[in-house]
Amino acid sequence: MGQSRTSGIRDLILETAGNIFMKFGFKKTTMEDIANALHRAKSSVYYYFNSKEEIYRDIIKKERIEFNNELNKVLEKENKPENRLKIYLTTRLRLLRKMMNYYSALMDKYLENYPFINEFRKKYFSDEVEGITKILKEGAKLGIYSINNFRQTATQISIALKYLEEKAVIVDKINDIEKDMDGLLNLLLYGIIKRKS
Amino acid sequence: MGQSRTSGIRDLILETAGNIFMKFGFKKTTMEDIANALHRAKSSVYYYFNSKEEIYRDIIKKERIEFNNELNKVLEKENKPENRLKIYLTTRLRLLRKMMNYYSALMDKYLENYPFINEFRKKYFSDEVEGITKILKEGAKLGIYSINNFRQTATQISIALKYLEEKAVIVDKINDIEKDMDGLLNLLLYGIIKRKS
DNA sequence: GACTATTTGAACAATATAGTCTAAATGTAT
DNA sequence: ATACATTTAGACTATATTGTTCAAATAGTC
Repeated sequence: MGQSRTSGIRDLILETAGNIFMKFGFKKTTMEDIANALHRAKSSVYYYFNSKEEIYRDIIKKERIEFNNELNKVLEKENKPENRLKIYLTTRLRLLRKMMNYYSALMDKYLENYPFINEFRKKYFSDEVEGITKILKEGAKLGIYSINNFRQTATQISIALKYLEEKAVIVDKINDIEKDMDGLLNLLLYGIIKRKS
Repeated sequence: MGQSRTSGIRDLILETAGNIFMKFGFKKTTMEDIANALHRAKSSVYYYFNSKEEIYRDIIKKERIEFNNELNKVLEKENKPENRLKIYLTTRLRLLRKMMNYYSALMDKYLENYPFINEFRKKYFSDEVEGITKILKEGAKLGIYSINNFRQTATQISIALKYLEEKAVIVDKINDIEKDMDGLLNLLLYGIIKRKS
């Protein structure tokens, strides 16, 4: 197989498939759909990828990487610590919204049964805790946040984010989650930030 | 079966299923999807409808009726003949856009194989020609349109609309169609209306 | 309770799907 | 042209999904 040299096509497949997964979710998207959208035969897709799952994995991986880049770029620009957590969370929630589209497609609670998706969610958990911890520490140094145990707080925030992500996969009413997300954002920020007393 | 008395549930099913069809198209929408959204078992849906196709038919039927009502209401209000055709076409194109969602869902060229959908499109053709003919005649009486054969022109307009509808089902790029629709609207209007000379 | 209207889970045949295989087409280098 | 590598379309199969049915369970009414 020559997947590595002519990787332009690989990327094209990922991008095309990404759009379809985004619209229909993992289950409803068929290899035929992907191939059709590429104006190619199914077997051609299999020349570059071993399975539908692999395509899906790679898309999410790519999405995460792009998200990280974006996040770092945004965070570099903004160095007022009191804004950094807010920016982190806002950006992170934007990713969540995007991911929700991949995961759910309205009612894919079927997805609970695809273990590889859950693995994904776990994998990035510790990275996330690290990132948030760092931000919290910076802020605390400047007396903005009132936190005792940084890692613990970071873990809690991360858990909250994960909880929302889980919920997004299972629950069918998107609106509820959007509300939850905004609520969480406020709660985290104004529950943590020192009140001007 | 008691479908007629408690028809509230029937309507609820139609509405719920309508949203799902709208998002996923006929083929990708499963009875399980519909049932889940209703928080009922699949077999419960069959108490009210005999098949998935029947649900789909009824939704489109309902949509057409609602469209007609809307159209009439709008046309009643507006009685300047020079605006009536424009209003008709604009409203009609809005329906088309909506219908496109039901039909297509990105790549359901599968739908070509479902003959009942084409029957539908035929059925409303003559009604449409009638409606447009009437509007054209009114306008001509007042010297706004330069038309020789009303029914023929009406038929042509109707064919153009149908053509777009067909195209919408087959073609995968929605944007192209939108452009076509706007183009058609202008062409029809300014090709027919007498130029102020 | 008796009777009717709904709802349901389980079962099943028909269909659709992921993934494989092959042979042909296309490119590419000599 | 010849030889070789990449790319593709289409047929095929084992498996999973899905539309539909039905008998039994449940809720609702008299």
